[in-house]
This record gives sequence, structure tokens and C-alpha cells, in this order.
Amino acid sequence: MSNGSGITPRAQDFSAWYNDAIMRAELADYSPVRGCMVIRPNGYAIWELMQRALDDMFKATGHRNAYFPLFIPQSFLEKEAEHVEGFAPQTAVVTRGGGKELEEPLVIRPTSETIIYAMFAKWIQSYRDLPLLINQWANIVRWELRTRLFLRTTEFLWQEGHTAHVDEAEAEREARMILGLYRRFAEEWMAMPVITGIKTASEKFAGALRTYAIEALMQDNRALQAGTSHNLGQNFAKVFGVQYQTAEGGVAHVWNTSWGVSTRLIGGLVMTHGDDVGIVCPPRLAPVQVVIVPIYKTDTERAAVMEVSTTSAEMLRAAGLRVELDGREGMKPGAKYYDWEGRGVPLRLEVGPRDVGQGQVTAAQRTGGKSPIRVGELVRSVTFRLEAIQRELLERARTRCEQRTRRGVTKGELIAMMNGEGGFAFGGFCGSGECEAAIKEQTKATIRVLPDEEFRSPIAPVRCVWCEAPSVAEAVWARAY
RNA sequence: CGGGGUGUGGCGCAGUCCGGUAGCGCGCCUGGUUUGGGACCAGGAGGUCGCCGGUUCGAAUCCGGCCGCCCCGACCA
Repeated sequence: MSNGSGITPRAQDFSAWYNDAIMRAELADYSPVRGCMVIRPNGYAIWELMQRALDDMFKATGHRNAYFPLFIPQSFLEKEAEHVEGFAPQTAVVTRGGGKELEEPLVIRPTSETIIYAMFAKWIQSYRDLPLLINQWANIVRWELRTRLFLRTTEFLWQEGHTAHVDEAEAEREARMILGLYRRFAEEWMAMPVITGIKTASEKFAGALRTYAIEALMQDNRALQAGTSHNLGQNFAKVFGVQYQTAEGGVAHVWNTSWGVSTRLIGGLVMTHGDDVGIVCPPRLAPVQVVIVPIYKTDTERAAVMEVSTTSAEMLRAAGLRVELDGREGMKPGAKYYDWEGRGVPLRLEVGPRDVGQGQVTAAQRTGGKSPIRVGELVRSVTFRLEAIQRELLERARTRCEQRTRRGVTKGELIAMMNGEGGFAFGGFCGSGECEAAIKEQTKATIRVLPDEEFRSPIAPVRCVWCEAPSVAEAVWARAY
């Protein structure tokens, strides 16, 4: 759909729509390497904005960035039993280098716990060295069988935080704090509402004590795991000998956490806000927040219109906004509208002779609606409108999510819902892996999280949705990406 | 890896059954006229028809083999 002649409607084929929307916005392209994608400038710009916001949040909470190698000695990965079992099937391994067979194969990192904690062991001596709060921005390789742009590719970009703490309580606070931070990012920046909670044993990170996650509901009513935060306990510390001297003179293993979000978030953004025209960027993450389209016939009109357009662009940029002035000649205004709408630009300013004559510009919101803005109120009004769009997108997504959420579901309802239109189903859970597996078997739905208190139903379910045994926790089911 | 589909200028496709000089739309380039929701005219560039082999005077088309990609299932952020 690179010619912009239209994309598959969501209702017809959501997957096709997703691909079309990404292609039209030029966020990404398929690469010559199977399973891998190229992130194009429009897509990478969104990632850079995400990075900046997240990085600021990490720094504000005391974390520092570092960089660890892409290659991990195979033996490292194999040290933690559960970890190797979880990741070995999806690793790429380098066995040759410099024209020679390597003495020890090097795994291309599927995640960096092992190599980072090997280094932590060197750096941590005393309780005074704790907590150690590290983050790295990196690429990862996981040999996926089936890939989708942004949602699952063989190589992807992410951020992985790794921390070491004196005790379980502090590690738990860290893992929890990051989960909250992810939630804030999802809601305040991406305008994507999420449910937070803890993963069941079957969905837990390989090697973790506990895994927490934020889960969002996409427009096709499938869930997207948008971020995870793990309390790793002392599993890795014991294997890699990450020990410290306590204030009392004893020796103890540290408690680790790790947490990450990836370029998958871009897929979440697309599937949360996009419409049948294309993607819709929430203003705070829009590479172009405002596009100005000049409209004119004669040279005289052109001069006047460009004058106002240029001045407007300068004023808005001076106010810190990301503004593009579309001065392409020989392209009709309507064509430009479609072009920028497909890129998800939240606000468009049309500047024509009539506007100039009346001392105004016409503002069109990507979410719908056109209205004039007095030139004298430009910055204030544009800023206000962008904030309104940001709020509107979150509200709209939240309403959609609530409409697709059912609480206190029965077994029959769960089956019907998951094999039907989908959504989030809240219900009682006995805690057994058998029930969990049976439900997955019959509905393809998994427990996304055992939700945190804030998201739980006012009246706790009494019995397991599946087996009628007493419920030990409320669970949220959905079919997931 | 199993099931389904598909490979023809940058993109989307027709042509394949029935072999005979490779076409259409969009995009791209040049010039001109246009410009308040996808402009128009004229001229032009661009393809060893996924790859290898076979049949034939002649293959995009028929036969055999291989490969890629997309969708659906088993693994996963």
C-alpha cells in the first residue's frame, strides 16, 4: 500500500490491516533476512521518543545505562537450569570466527541476565555496593518460528534493566516500582491502558521467582504483553556467585531483578489507536505532532500563505513542538492530507487564502473534527488540542477495553468469549496448572495475569471458573499475541 | 515442521488452461497547466516473468526439482 491508495479495513482482516497500516506509515519493511525487519525512519523516530521518555524515568529512579556484549559464552547460558531450558530452543549460536572453529560457541544474547550477573559478581563486594541499578539499550535475537512486524521478530530492540539488592523485600520493591513505571509510560505516553499483575508459573520468565507484567487489549480483542518485570530471587546470584559482605560481616547472595520493554510497544501503539485510514500517533510520541499544509492558487496567495505558514511553524517549534511544513509543490492539499493522516500525525493546520484573510488557520484533528484557530492564539490552542487528543485517545482505548471486559465469567461464558469475539475475561482460579492448561487447550486463551488489587473485581470470585474448586486468586484470561 | 495461498518493472495485478516479439493501473522522471479532501495533458525511464534443469524450431505459459514470501497451527516479548 505504498501508494496510499487505501488499506484493508480492520473489520475485514485485522492482520492485513496491521501490515498495511505499518507499510503506509512507512514504519518498517520486510528485510532480506527471514524473520527480521527493517525499522524505517518513521518507525525509529517513535522508538527514539519512547526511549527518551523511558530513559528519563529510569534515570530519575537512580538507574544508569551500561552496555554488555552481544555474545554470551554458551556455558554462561547453561548455568541456570530453568533459564537454559527456556531460552536454548530459541537461540542463535556462533561457532566460527576469524575463519576458525571457536573453542566455545558464542550465543547471541536472547537476554543478558547471565553475562550481566557474571559482571555483577566482580563489581559487588559489600552491602555498600548495593543496590546496583543498571539498564542497557540493546538488540536481542530469539529464533522465532513465526514472526510479525514489531510484535515478534527474530531480532528486536529493547531495554533491559538489571539490578542487585541486599534482600528480597528491596528486590520486590524494585520489580514492583518498575511495573508501575511501565504502566505510567503506557498510559501517559502511549495512551494505552493496561492491567498490571503477576504471571502464573507457566507464563513466568525462565529463571525468575516471580514475573509481573502489563497487559493491554488490542482492537481485535487480543491481549498484548507490553512489558515485564521480574523478581529473580537469588537464582542467578547463586549460579554466578554474586555475593556481598553484610554489615554484620557475614556473606550473602544478592537478590536480582530484571525488566524490559521492546519495540513491540510500537505494534501495541498501532493496534491500540489505528483506524481504517492508518496509524494514529498519540501526540506525546508523535514524531510529527503538527503538520502545516499551505493552500494557494496564485503567486500572490502563495506568498501570503507561506508567510503565515512559516511564521506559524517557527512559533510552534519555539514552543517545543515537532512541526513539519509541507511545502511540496505540485501536490494538491487533499493528497497531502491523506499522506499525513496515514502517518498518524495528530494535528494538521491548513493555511489557505481565506484563513489568512481572517487571521486564522484551520485545525484538523486526526481523531476527527476541524475548527479555526486565531493566529494570535496559535501556540496556546495547538498545545491545548494536542493535550486533548492525548487524553481522548486514552479515554477511547479505555472505553473500548472496558466494553470488551467481562467479570465473574462462568465456564460456558469463558469458552464462548474466547472462541468468539475475545476480550479480557475475569474469573476465579484454583491455582492449578491443570485447569490453566485445559482452558488453553479448549480456548487458546491464557491467563494474562493474576491482576493487582486495583484491577480486581469488587466481589472476589469464590470458585474456579473451570473446576469449581475454591478460587485462590482472580485471573484474567485472553487470547494473546 | 504440517495445512492453505502466492511468486511477472518500485507497488498492485492480468496474461499461464489453449506455447508464437511481455501488458495494464498506480508510482517514478521531464515539460506545461493545476492546487480549500487523493489533479490533468504530453513525452519518457524501468522487467533475462523466483531459481535450476527438461520438452520444443520457439517457454511467463507444458514437465521435474528446488527456493522465497504471506496466512492458519505447534514455540515466544
